[in-house]
Amino acid sequence: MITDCFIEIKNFNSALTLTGGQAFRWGRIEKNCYLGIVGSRIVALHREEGGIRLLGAADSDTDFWSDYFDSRTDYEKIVKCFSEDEILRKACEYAHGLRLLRQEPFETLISFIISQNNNIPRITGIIEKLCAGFGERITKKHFAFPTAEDLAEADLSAIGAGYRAGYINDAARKVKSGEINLDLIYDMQTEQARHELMKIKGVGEKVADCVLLFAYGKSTFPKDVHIKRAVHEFYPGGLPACIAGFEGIAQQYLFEYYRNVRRK
DNA sequence: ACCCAGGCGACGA
DNA sequence: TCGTCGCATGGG
Repeated sequence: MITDCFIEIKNFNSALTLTGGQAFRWGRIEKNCYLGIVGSRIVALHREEGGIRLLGAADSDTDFWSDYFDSRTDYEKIVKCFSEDEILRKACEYAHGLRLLRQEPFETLISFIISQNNNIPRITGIIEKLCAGFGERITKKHFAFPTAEDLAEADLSAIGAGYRAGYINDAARKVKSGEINLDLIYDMQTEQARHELMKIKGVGEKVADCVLLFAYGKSTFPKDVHIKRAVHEFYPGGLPACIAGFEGIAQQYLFEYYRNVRRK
């Protein structure tokens, strides 16, 4: 039964959470309304008092969305811990309401393979073409993210992914064959999980860390070009101890803060 | 024309 | 194990 569901979340920042570069399949329809495709689900997200409403969600999917938005994590508490560091306090103030999502591992893996040496608008465009070309059609205009089976032998020359096309094929083949079992990574220690993902061609430490953070909820600190600059400028002596256990969330706040405020 | 983008693999020392 | 370099593509 398609109706809608409400997820209770305090201070949800839609723009930063949905279009800030951790997910690539959300787009703004109008003020306070975003259209998102997650796997083969498609919903319109409306910001409401005390939470978010997902129009078009199956009423049996409340648990799925609650998990996707990681609704049980108390960001107020984490932000309060971060605030003992002056830079992080400013970053949290700027990016108030930014949250980490729990995305599907294969989709996250492919998305961040595409992200390497690339920029967010282009990543989004390439993923759009990937889905339109190889994903299952779910409405007249919208497509699910392709499966490993869809991509293993796909000719990706038309999606504009450049040299990353072969990496996508390699990842899809390894997942399809079972050489890499993405389900097993949930229960691995971070170090072993990273090593496992790095068996895929085109997956280095940064891409692996993004997958571990954005799909598996493991607290990595992905070191992309922006965050390297931010750390070099803000924390030449090392990261503050208050981020312990929540490195990934700190990374995301610093990423947004540095990219949008500090560096302009 | 250049530089850059949520990097990585190949290669040489 | 550590630098360095080329890599496809498109926007500024």
